[in-house]
Amino acid sequence: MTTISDPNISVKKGKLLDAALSLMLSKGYHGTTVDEICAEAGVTKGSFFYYFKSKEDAGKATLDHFERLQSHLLSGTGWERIADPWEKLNRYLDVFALMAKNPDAPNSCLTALITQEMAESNAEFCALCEEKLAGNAKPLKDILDEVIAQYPPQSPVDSQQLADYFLAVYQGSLILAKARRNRAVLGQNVEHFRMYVTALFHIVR
Amino acid sequence: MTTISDPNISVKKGKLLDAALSLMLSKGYHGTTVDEICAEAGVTKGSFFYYFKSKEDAGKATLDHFERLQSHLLSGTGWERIADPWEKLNRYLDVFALMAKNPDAPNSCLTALITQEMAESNAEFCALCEEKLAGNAKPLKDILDEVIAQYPPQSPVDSQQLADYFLAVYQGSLILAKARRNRAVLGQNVEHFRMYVTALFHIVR
DNA sequence: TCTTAAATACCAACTAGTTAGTATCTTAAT
DNA sequence: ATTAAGATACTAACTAGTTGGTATTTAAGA
Repeated sequence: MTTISDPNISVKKGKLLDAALSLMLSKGYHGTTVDEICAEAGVTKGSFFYYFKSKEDAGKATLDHFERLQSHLLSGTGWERIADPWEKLNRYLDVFALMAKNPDAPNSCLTALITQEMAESNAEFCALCEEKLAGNAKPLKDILDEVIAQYPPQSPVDSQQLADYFLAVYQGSLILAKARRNRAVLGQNVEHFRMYVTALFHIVR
Repeated sequence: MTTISDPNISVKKGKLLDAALSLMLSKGYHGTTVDEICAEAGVTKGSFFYYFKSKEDAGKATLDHFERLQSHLLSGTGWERIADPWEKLNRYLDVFALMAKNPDAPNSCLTALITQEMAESNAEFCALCEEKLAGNAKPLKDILDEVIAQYPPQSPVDSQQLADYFLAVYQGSLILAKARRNRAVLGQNVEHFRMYVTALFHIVR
């Protein structure tokens, strides 16, 4: 899994964030120790606490780091520059379907994992995760709004709700894929969602 | 949240399982300590290790305990006894839609949480979770097979894949609901799935 | 341009508290 | 008297976080 670091931070801090991300994606926040992160990053504990004031602080930075990785995986595939909204929507869904075959794609969503572990016991983490999940749904909502404007559906479509639905589909699929050690379900479920949207807009191909 | 204990176990073991379940649903496996479980159950540590040979052993028993709770929440709603498969399918989906309003329903899936935390680092937990998730999809697959037999769809429908799709929808929705501290999304997403299946079987209501 | 001060980046060793797990005891029922 | 069920009091290893440093880089003045 390649990770993308903010170029304005030091090499070692980048290594710590990469290590924290990889370990937390695999074992969760509580399952990952500061010592393990340091060992994986090849950095001492003193440095860890130089860059992060606490493990919690590092956890939040790791969530931001994960968000950067997500953006990187999403961009560069060119879907943003497609003019026709229906075509754009389909290229956007393709990106997710292809994650099943992309070895660089993480096998979990850190935001979801930390939500599960922390939402009830830590209000700050909960708010941060909620915000990041909302950000995950945003691009699809915008595309759907464009589709609605250009190809008005017969019965009204709630773009926000539909984007949330896709987010749930994808998050749930990641869990199934992890349990099965097989990502095929990711691609399959994206196709089910695609067929649903197609039916909603009564678009026959 | 009410929990259902196997009547063949002692009161204290039942309390330990209830406590472990409630804590792990909220904070995950690694985030829950044996001491916390004992304190919540009003039992000492000696008893904990009398009933469970290790924390891991208790974790597996808690997964079984969670499965019992799931079965209990699903049964007693009477969907099994409905003769018409399409009607049965709809009553089955109702059960899940209504979870959003059921205060007894857990706000997370322990199987999903433990999958996320353990699947990569612990093969036994991984296999157990995979099996339990497959069990979650099974009733819906069976209903879908009945629907297919009685109301043959125009294009073929893969009942297993569709049941997996619903499982993903529900699992993902649980995560969104937890982050938002609002379960409305559970009901909404079940309705989206219901509309999709309706479209697949070309059933007009 | 050379010197120096101050900030930045980093590290090894330590500490105080917590963790899962154990060894030993007590009680109550059979 | 034996055994199942439970309590008490540990311990060894591990945890996050601290301390007190040392290199390295940057910036500014003479």
